[in-house]
Amino acid sequence: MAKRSYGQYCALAQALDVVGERWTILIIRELLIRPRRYAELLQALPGVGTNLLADRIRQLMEAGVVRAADVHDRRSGYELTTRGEALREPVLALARWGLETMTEQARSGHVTPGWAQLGVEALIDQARVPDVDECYMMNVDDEIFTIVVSNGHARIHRGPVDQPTITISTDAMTMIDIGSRKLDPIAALADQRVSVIGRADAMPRFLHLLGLYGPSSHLTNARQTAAGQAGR
Amino acid sequence: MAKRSYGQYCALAQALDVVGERWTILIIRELLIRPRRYAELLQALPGVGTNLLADRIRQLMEAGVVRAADVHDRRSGYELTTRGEALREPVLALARWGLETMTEQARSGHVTPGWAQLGVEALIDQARVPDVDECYMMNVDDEIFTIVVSNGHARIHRGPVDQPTITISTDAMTMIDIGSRKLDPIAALADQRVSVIGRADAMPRFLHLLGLYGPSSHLTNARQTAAGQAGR
DNA sequence: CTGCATCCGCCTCGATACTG
DNA sequence: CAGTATCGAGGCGGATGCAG
Repeated sequence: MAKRSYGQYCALAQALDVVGERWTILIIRELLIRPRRYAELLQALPGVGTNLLADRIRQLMEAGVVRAADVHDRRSGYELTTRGEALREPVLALARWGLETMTEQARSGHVTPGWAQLGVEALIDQARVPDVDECYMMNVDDEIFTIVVSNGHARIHRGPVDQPTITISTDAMTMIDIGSRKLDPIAALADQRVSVIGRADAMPRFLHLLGLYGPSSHLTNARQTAAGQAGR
Repeated sequence: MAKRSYGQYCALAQALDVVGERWTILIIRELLIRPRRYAELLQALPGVGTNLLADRIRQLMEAGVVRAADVHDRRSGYELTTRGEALREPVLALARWGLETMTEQARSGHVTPGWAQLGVEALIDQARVPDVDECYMMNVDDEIFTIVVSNGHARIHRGPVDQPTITISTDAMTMIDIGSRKLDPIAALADQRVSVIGRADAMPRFLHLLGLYGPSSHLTNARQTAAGQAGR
């Protein structure tokens, strides 16, 4: 029962003593997407084993990374603490690295819309934010999240907005195919694997924000072309 | 022998399939510091087990993260590939998170100068780079590395420079104490745990670069106070 | 029915011994 | 020096049981 430790006075080893064991970071991934109940975590993590999940949650709570919280009505659930939320950057950085590792055979694995959302979030490049205020609503397998661009900064949040500049609908696997550069977004549109509603000129800006389109940054400087419109 | 996999079509899970097993990220940490020979890795990772180390190295080579290389004279050794070097950001992000987790009792663990170097690198904040070109040479337990500030950008590299603005000498544990904010750098100077040679006015700029000093950013704007000096 | 705890087979881990 | 071979202990994964 004594927790295994690397026994090193090193920031990285200390971090791994907390989140380095099997399944732990994937539990945190799920809670980075949204708070969850125990059964939801079990479902999102096929193969985890009920005892192991309970153990991990307990360790994360003791480490101050996760706390109990009300999810849905008044059932028991879990959410990240401030300290756990601080893992978003490290986790997104790892996911960004992993996007380049996605093998073709991995496509036979499990997929959820939340993972596509996290992949999009990992791709957002604050150095490529367009000079217009607008927002891109995404409907991935009927789970909705939105990227809001305002004042030169891009943010992502769950749920819809009233007046999205464009609404992009697709499925999780397609979105991950695109994010991992195995599928060209324009080809995906042509194949009807992705549909877009709204101002068509926002699409290249959206793709450029994710680093998926445009060798140069000339699209981001088209400040005048689409100014003063809906956006939230 | 079949590698265990999470079986998820998710960038994070894919990354963890490659670097998520026990010891793997710590091996990468060592290679991020510098190329190593097999025996050096064994020594830097107490408790790893020779077979496991060989297994992990083999897996990392198959994944294209590590390759064999000449280290020192003409002995066999290992270094990161370009793909492995791309793990620097995720690993530093995790270390940055871990710096806040360092417990007092962790100080009984093993320490090496390389880990202190990585801690310093994790703390470097490109938004706090001073407006002067200078460089800070660090001597940690007789291992030397240097932070070079030029053109508004800070870089770190192993080894000395000819004309450091300041030279900071200390031991690894003290440096990690400071980086994890358990020890005030000024107090460490007073206690002789750290010694500084060179232009004393560079010290607050150095500490501010690491986010260890100064509540505001007024030090970074002191462009005139220390312009046009050595610093290579 | 959800949220776990218990039990069990297996595989990974970690230590030691051994070989090219 | 750079690993391979071996083996006990324990973490992991799956099935089942039970309490709120």
